[in-house]
Amino acid sequence: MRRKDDNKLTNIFDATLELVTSKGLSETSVSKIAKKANISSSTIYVYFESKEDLLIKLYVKLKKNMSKSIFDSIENSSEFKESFKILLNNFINYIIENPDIFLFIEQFNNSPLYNKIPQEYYDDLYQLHDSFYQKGKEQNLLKDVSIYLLTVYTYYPVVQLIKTYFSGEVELTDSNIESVLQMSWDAIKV
Amino acid sequence: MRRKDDNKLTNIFDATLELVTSKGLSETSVSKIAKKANISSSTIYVYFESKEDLLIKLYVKLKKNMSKSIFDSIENSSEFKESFKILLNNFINYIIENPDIFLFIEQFNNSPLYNKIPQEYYDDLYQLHDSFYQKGKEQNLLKDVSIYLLTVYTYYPVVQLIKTYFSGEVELTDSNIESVLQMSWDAIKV
Amino acid sequence: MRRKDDNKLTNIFDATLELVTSKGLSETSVSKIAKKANISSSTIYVYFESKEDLLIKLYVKLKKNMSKSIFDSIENSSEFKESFKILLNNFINYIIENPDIFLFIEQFNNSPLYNKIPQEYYDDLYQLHDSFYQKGKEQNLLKDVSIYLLTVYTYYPVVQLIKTYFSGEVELTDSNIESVLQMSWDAIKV
Amino acid sequence: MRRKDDNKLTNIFDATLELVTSKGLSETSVSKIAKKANISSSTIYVYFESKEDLLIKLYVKLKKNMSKSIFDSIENSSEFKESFKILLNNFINYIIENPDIFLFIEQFNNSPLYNKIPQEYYDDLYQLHDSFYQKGKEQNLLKDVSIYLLTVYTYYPVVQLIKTYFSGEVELTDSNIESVLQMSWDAIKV
DNA sequence: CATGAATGAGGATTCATTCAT
DNA sequence: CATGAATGAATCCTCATTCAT
Repeated sequence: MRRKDDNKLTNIFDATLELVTSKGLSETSVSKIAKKANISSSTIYVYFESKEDLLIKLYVKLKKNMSKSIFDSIENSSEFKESFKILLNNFINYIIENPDIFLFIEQFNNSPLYNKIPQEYYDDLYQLHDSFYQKGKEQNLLKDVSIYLLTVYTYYPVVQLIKTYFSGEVELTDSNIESVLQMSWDAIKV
Repeated sequence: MRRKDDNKLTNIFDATLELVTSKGLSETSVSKIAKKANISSSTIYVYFESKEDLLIKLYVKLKKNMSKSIFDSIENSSEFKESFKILLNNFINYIIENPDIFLFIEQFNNSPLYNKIPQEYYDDLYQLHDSFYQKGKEQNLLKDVSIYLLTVYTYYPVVQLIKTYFSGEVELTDSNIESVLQMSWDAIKV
Repeated sequence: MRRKDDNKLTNIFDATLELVTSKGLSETSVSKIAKKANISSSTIYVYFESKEDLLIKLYVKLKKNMSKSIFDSIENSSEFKESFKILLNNFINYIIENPDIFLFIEQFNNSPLYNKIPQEYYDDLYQLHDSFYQKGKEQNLLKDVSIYLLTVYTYYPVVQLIKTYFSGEVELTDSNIESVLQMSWDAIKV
Repeated sequence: MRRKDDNKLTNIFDATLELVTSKGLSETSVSKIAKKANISSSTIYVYFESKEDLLIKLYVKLKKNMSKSIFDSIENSSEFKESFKILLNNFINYIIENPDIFLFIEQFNNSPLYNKIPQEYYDDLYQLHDSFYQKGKEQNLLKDVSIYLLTVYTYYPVVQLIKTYFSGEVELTDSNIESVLQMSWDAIKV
């Protein structure tokens, strides 16, 4: 791959992330992305089939990176409960340190785009999570419900809390975080 | 003067609800609403100051109705845990029986409009919930966390589950629902 | 005439004058006038055939009043040159004391409306001026040019000066005014 | 990329000029301009930032051309009074030969747009005039008033006369013109 | 690979006016 | 006399995308 092209792609992604975060998904147009990336809007169509394609690819890339980063320090040998709390803590920290990425993902999740992600990307998105919870179930530590339900109680309350935190309506104290970790665990544990 | 057509307002609300549900909030334009309601788009501005005003008023109306309906059968005398499960069950049933309303509210919650709701509507939106959880806290049945956090663990996982159910990716069995009621209670109870 | 109706008409005129002055002629809509006058916009059509009709009638009324006021203190017996300077001075003072009226008239003069004034109003607008200059010509004090040309050199430079003064780009000192009186007189005198 | 069609810009300017002249500034919409220029209205936004931008650029271009043309034959060596009369005569001739340009400029001057001209254009608009009158003042031929006042008495009466001529209410004879030249000179000379 | 030019479709909103009461 | 309701036409402008170079 040539260096120059690499930069252009990166610029497009960066500009998109910045715009969606600052102006919102619906205010992010191709021409605004192009202007921020210092390229012609038609150049975007050299790299992506459509605006939708661009947004989906950015989403998948960001979520994949996030998953890898969060699961990175989880060791197979540790106790599951411990791992769970570390995982959720990693998630919280990642979000707080990368608010742009979080806000982009959230906007995407709640847009019609979410249902247009091609199946081929599913593994990238869910595999790490699935196998983690599978392990917990095999050890009979988790309620006998679908993995999906377990992830729902793990992530969504946290996501909501932090969204509210970002909008300034709630504080995010250590005690808050500790509560959340406990509440999520209480929800899913046997 | 011409007599006001009571149906017209209803038609506008209905058309809006239908469009947001089927096409999405960002694809819902004033002219599409007007066309579906069989009126001129300028007529909408007789009833509402702006598109934003229309959407907010519809949201508040729907959410108020939903709250009333959900809390209707909750009796003060019952045991709190029992009331909680009935409440959550009512919520689930209401959503399932009124998918349009649910989908509209969800889209609205996750749009920039949510932060533009005038304060004067806050009571309509939050009062019933707040006083319910307050009662549970006074009986020392709930974790010592903010009411906000309690509602987050009550509603958001359910909301997420049902959204996934509507998108066809998950089934919604009685056992599923029973699990959810239990998980939410486990999350918030002392 | 009923008192109440009188007020309504006055309110419409006042609101129109205020709006044209503050927002400009093109930003003055019937509905804005109605709102400012605290009436329904359809009520305006009880008093006037159209927006155009309203504006023209207001214009004629204002200009007639101005003419009367300016010529009021001119005495037939005085020397013409003296009368001329008093007249021009009256004009300047009237404008400065009634900037709204002046700005309205100027906007009207420079709009397509000006050419739509029905002939029947011409007398109201020009008669006093015409007969004044006629007198000067009869005394052989003025250049042998059309009365129209005389009025042009009398009023328009003054109008321009004061418009620029209102826009803040120029000061309006006594010496300035004295210069203008002299320059206008030099232009038209034999 | 497609090659830029030089004619397109010209077409837009021509269409705008024609419309403002025939229908008036306030009746000149972007879509009408586009239709007359045989392009899509969105194409106009390829060449100009906004309607305002288009009108200002056209105005500056026309006025610059006019200034150049009028001052073209003025020689530094001639007597000032002679130059002045030639200049004013050139102005009159230019206007009569280019009524569209004159009417456009007049409408623009009397619209809110006039106050929105960016400072960077000021030199293009005023420099030639300013330095001309400066010369006259240095020779002590002109009244001791601001240059602004001198230009007011030079141009505005002429402008007014010709506007009335165009509207058909007055004739424009050689003797008329000769009178105007004299009256303007009498107004500004010492 | 890269891009400036070009566009039809559509966006929210305001307009002057008419209508029925 | 007075008016609230209703509207079709029009406003400026942005959109995602395509085209020819």
